[in-house]
Amino acid sequence: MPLEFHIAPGSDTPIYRQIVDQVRRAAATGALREGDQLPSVRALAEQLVVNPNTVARAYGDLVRDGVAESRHGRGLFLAPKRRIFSNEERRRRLRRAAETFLSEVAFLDFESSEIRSVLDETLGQWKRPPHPNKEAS
Amino acid sequence: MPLEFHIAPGSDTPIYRQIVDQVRRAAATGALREGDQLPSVRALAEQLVVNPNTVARAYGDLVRDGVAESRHGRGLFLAPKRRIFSNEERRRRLRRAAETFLSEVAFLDFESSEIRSVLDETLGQWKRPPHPNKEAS
Amino acid sequence: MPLEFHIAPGSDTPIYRQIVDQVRRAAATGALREGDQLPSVRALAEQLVVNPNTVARAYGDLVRDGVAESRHGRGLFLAPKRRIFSNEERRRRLRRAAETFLSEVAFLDFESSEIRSVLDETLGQWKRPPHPNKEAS
Amino acid sequence: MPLEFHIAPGSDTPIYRQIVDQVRRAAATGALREGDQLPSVRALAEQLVVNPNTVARAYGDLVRDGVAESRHGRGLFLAPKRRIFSNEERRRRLRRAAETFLSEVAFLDFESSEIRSVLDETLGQWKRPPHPNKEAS
DNA sequence: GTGGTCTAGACCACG
DNA sequence: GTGGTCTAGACCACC
Repeated sequence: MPLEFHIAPGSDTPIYRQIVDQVRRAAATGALREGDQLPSVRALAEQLVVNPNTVARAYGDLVRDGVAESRHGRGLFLAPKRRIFSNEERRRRLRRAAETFLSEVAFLDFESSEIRSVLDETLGQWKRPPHPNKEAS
Repeated sequence: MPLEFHIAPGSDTPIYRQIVDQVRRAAATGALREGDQLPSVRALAEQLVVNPNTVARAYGDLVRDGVAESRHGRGLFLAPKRRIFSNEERRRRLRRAAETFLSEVAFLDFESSEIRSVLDETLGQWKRPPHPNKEAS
Repeated sequence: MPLEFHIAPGSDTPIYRQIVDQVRRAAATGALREGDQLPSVRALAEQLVVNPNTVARAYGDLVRDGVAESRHGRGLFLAPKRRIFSNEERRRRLRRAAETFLSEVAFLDFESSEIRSVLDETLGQWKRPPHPNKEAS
Repeated sequence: MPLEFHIAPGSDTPIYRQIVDQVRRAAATGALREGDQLPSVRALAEQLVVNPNTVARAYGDLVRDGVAESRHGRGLFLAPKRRIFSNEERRRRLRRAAETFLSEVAFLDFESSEIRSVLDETLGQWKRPPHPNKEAS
């Protein structure tokens, strides 16, 4: 069981995006490594109780973005890690996302400390230790 | 020059949402204060080269969220700050926003500490003392 | 026949509001229950001989008020009952509605007791035990 | 001072309507009696800090509905009380208004007792004793 | 002048 | 198929 996918059907982020994000996150944290195989479209669709087209769409995006590559007839595999963005670009994107996040939240009138603590909570769910039986890349 | 609106037409966040966010941000930072008048629907639509209905949509959302209120025939004004939502709902929205934020950022492979520090940085720009100088109106 | 919508086109309350009210009423009386699907925008628009945008407007309001939630690509469903608004806001809205009600009725020159008794009568039709029999779904 | 007008600028009921309602209510409760003179358009507009057109519009409606009549050159006077509606019609209208009221309030999830108490509160503000120095008609 | 509602018809994202 | 967004242009109520 190389990865545990899970989707939130009630979320406002589309399902295909949730799949893409989870693969990318797994690649970033090391839970998935270069050459690891992804579940087949059919298998994943069945597991998530989701339309196969949705999974196919997500996989298509991953291939298009160079995160995964298909080896014909054998399935989809994680591509070698490429840093697509410069460090500057990464930070720029992070800052922009933080801006958007706060503009969402500002009018809810939370204390800064509350925002931080909820973020840390959520962070705890995202950041999992990389595969325990393999050293991190 | 009470407020400078600007929109990114090609963005993935809809135009009406960009308008809403800018008003909310202005209200949060104090650039816009209780009782201040917003530009008229037609004026802002012309300025942004956007359909008036799009602006009207944004304004309607602001009214529904209690950020602004319309005085009939006279225009839209920034409403007094009220707690519209229950604590439960506020936290629900905060959590949802945090998840969206992190899902956008996760694959950039930042350390948690980096994310926190950028957030704190941005937080500093948002939170400022309420009503530092009241010379308006 | 899950729900019978009907609108009065000549009424002073806008069409989209009539739709919203009927859904809310159905939710209050139990005619519509958590998880029940609402007719599609296009279907309801056709049934009511109304522009789809008008129905979409109503549905948008229902989502914003937490009465319904949209599952992308699948439709609109009645949301689990949540307390969206703060107690302050709830009372504010109740008071506003009461004032509107009485201002419509005051010039009819009823005794307070008569108004109360008619209200109680109507109240009896609205409040009923939550989920008396769950055979749906 | 035959009547104390007051308007709520932030209300969702238009100003002209608030004026109309107050005159009709005063006529219903006996605070204003047949032949009593209403303040001039200019005077009332000034008192309420309102556009004279708005007052004129309200007065026009009152005349059109037979509640007041203008004696040319002398001003506006309360017309003799006429029951425009049959008792059945009055009750029908009361019931309809109660329905609308509750459809507004239902999803706020109040106890019946709370609704009653807020209504009584509001009722207390509306129903004032008729002119103390004159016996009721 | 202001905002509010409605229609018509288009295009997109999602499943 | 679903809902979401945007444009165009109309009409209304209010001030």
